[in-house]
Amino acid sequence: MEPIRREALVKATIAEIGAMGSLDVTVSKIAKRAGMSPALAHHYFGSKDRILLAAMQHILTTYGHWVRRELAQATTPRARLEAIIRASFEAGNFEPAVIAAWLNFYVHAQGDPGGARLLRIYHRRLRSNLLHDLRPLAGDRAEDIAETLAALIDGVYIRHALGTPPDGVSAVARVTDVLDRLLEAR
Amino acid sequence: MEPIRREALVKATIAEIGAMGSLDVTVSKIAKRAGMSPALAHHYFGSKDRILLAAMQHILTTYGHWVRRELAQATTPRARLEAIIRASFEAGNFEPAVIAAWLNFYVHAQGDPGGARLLRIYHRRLRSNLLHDLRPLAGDRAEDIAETLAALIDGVYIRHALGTPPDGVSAVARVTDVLDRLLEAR
DNA sequence: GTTTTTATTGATTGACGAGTCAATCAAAGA
DNA sequence: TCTTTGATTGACTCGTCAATCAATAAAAAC
Repeated sequence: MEPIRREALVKATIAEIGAMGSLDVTVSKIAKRAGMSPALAHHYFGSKDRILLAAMQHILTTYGHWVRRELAQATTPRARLEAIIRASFEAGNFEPAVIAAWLNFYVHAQGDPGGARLLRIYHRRLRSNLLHDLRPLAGDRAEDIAETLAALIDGVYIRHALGTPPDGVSAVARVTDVLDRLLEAR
Repeated sequence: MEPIRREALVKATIAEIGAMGSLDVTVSKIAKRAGMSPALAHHYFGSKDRILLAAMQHILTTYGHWVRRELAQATTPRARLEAIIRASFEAGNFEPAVIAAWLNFYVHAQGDPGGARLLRIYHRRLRSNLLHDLRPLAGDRAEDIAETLAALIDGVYIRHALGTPPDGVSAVARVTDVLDRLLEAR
C-alpha cells in the first residue's frame, strides 16, 4: 500500500503545483487530489517538506529518463550533445506543473538544504554529460563550452517557460546553433 | 511623510526577502524592520501584494540605472553591448536579497498579472537595448543574436546566483565571448 | 477465534498572519 | 483656542493550515 500511496501523492503534488502555479500548496488539497485524507499524507511522508522534496526528485528522475532515452539513439559525440539538448526541451518539461515546480525549486534551493542538494546533482549531471561528449570535439576548451551551454540551456528554458510560448524545436535549434559556432571557432 | 514611509518599507521588504530567502515574508516583519507598525504598512500600501510589487519595481529601476550608467561611458556599438552585459552582472545584482527577489519574481510572474507585466517590461527592455547595438554589427541576424544573448545572460546569472560563487567578471567574460563568436561567424 | 498489525480518518489543536477598526496623538489652520 | 486632518497604533477578527491523536476498520498472524 505504501508505495502506491506515495506515488499517488507525488503525482498529485505536481499536478497541484501546476494548478496553483506556486509552492503555496496545501497538504489537504494534495491529499484530496490523491483521493485520501490529509492525515494519511502526513502518515506516509511525515511532513509537507518531504512531500515537496519527493516531488522534485520525481521530476529530476523523469528528466534523467528522457536524457537516457535520447542518448540511446545517438552515436557520434555531436549527435549525443544534441540528444542532451533535446532532452532538456522535451515537451513534458513545458507542462505548467513542471515549469512551476522548476521555478519554485530554484527558490527553495536557497534555503532548504535538501533542495540545494538536488539542484547541485542536476547541475553536476548536466555538466558531466556535456563534458563527456565535448572532450573529443573541443579538447581543453570543453569545460568552458560545457559551462556556457549549461547556462544557455537554463536561460532558454526559463524564457520559453515564462515569456514566449514554449517551443521546444526552436529552443533546441538556438542552443545547437551556439554549440556549432563555439565548436567551429578557433 | 508618505514618500519616506513607502521608501523605508520597500527597502525593508527587500532586506527581509534576502534574510528569509523567499517571498514567505510577513507584513509584520517588514514593518518592524522599517520601524513602524504593521497597520501602518497596510495604511500606505493597501495590501501585501502591492508592497511586494513595489519592491520588484524598485529592483528593476535600480537595474535600469546601472544600465544607463554603463552605457554612458560607451561609444561604439561593441562597447555598448559590453556595457549592457556588464550591468547585468553588477555586484549589486548578486546581493542575497536581490537574488532572492529575482527568483521569487520569476515564480510570481506565473500567477500575478502585475508581476508578469513587470517581467515583460524587463524582457522587452533588455531585448531592445541589445538589438539597438546589434543591428549595425550583425544586420538581419541581430534579432536572433539578441534573443540568444538575453537567454544566456539570464542563464549565467541564475547559475552564479545559485551554484558557483558569484563572479561578475567571469560572467561578463563568458557572455562577451559568445557574443564575439556569434558576430565573427558568417 | 483471538490478537496483533496496518490502513485510514474525523476532529481537534495550536500557531500564525493578513487585514480592519476604533481610538490616540500631533500638527496645521482658522 | 477650537477644530480639522493626517499619522500612528494596539487590539481584534477571521481565516488558513500543518500537524496530532484517538478511534475505527480491515487484514494478517498465530
